[in-house]
This record gives sequence, C-alpha cells and structure tokens, in this order.
Amino acid sequence: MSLSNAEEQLMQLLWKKRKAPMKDLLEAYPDPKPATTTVATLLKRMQDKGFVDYEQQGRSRIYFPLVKKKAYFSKQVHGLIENFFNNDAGQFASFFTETTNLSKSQLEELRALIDQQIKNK
Amino acid sequence: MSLSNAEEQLMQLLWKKRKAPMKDLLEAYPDPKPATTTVATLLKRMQDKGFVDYEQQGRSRIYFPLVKKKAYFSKQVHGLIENFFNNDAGQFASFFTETTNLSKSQLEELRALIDQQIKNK
DNA sequence: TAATTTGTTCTACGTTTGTAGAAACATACA
DNA sequence: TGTATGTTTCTACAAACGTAGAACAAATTA
Repeated sequence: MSLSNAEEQLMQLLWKKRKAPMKDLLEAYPDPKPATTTVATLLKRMQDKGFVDYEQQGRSRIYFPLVKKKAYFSKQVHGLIENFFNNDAGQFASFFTETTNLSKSQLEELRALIDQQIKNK
Repeated sequence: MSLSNAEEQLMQLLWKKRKAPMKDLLEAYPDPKPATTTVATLLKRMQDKGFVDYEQQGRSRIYFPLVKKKAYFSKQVHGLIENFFNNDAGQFASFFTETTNLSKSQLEELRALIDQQIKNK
C-alpha cells in the first residue's frame, strides 16, 4: 500500500514537524489551504494504511509518522531504479550524475564520499 | 498530466520495443496477461494524455512513444528530489550513495565518472 | 450556562484508475 | 462470399482519490 499524492504531500508536512495536531498541519499548507475535513480525511486514510498514528493529548490528537522519511524515499527511488534500470543501481548512479548538473563543489563532496565507501570495502 | 501505474507499465513495454502493434505489447506482458481491451483502453488513454501516438500501418496501428524514457525518468527523479531534498540534487546524491549498497567496482566506475565531470568544470 | 470554536466522523460526490465485456469493423482465409 | 480473426470503440463498474459539507462532541469563552 502506498500513499496517494495528496497523502504524500501531507506526509511531507508531518515529517517536517515530526509530531503535530491537525491544526498545525493545516497551517503548514500553502495557500489555498484545504478544508479541515479534507485533512482529517487524509489523516484517517493514512492511518488505515499504516503510515501515521496519533496519541490523544488531552483534547486533541497529536499525529506522528510511523514511517521514516528516509525509508519511504528509499523505497520510491529503488522502485524507480527497478523500473528504469532493471535494478542496476550503478547504472542509475551514472545516469544521474550525467544528467544532473551538479556544481563542482557538489561533485567534490560526492567524490570524497565515494572514496570513503571504497575504503570501507 | 502523468501516467498511472498501469499506464507506466505499458509504457515500459513500448519503450523497450520502440514501436509495436497492440498484439506485440500484449504478448510482452508477463502472465497473467490482461485482456486485449484493457490494453486498448490504456493505449487510448495514454494517447489522450499525449504519451503515445500511432501510425496506421495497413490493417492495424503501430504504436510508439512520444516521450523519451530518459526524459520521463528524469522528471520522476527530479520530482522526488524536489519533494524529499528540497531540490538539492547534491544532497540526494549523497543520500543515495550512502544508503544504496553499491559494489566496489560500481563505486569505482562512479568515481571515474565524477572525476571526468570535475575536470570539465 | 449559553455560545463559540475546534477536531472528528459520517456521508457524499465527481474524477481517475484498473479491468474488461459487447459490439462494431476490417481483414484474411476458406 | 461467408466466416473466423484481430483491432478498436463504447460502455460499464468497482475501487481509489481529492475534496468537502453536515452533524456531533468536547473544550473554551463570554
């Protein structure tokens, strides 16, 4: 089960806040903000899907993500790689560095990181 | 406008074949294959969305993609980066190399590529 | 305590998606 | 020329999605 677009957008807000009552999430939306009930519906659906949960904090609920942003993101990327590069992550990496215009400093940073990784093998 | 899952799957087949009549696409599906009409519906919808077109070749139509796989893929990745890394491709690259377990040779290949890129800056 | 605000659930409705039968067509073959 | 075959369109329908009103419950405020 995965998140729909609207749900993913809301999830982004929740990841940013780490924990938040509906009110705060609603405020975090860019204009035009959706109706409260819309957000409420989304939260409920996301809860059914197992992506968020909440704790009753006095009067209202504090929602929080059950899935880490990194984990979710990682799954997305690897899904893409599977589809487009036949699961060859290396090929993807090459494609990515070729088609994305990284600055020199970004590239250098990346190289340092890769050197590290190679050393650890 | 973007492709739905089922449409994207079909698009993959079309990209692989570059050009194909419905029959061939249908055959390319893994079992259990969908009904012909299902594929026909998808092709029509994809055409409406501007992702494919066809040329009447005698009796039947030869379908072909209007969008290049690389372009489509690139848009997907950059959408992800926008969402998850606030548009910082460098940050994404780092994250990617850290969390993906690339082999030593893959890493070395990647480093060579990056060296190239740095040289060209 | 009555009125107001806030959060939640219920309900709903139009759209998109996944899937495919029925029917219409165009051919190709017998 | 009648019939089997492959292709496309039309129609349909259930599930998922995006969105939100109505109604209700709880808490706050006046």
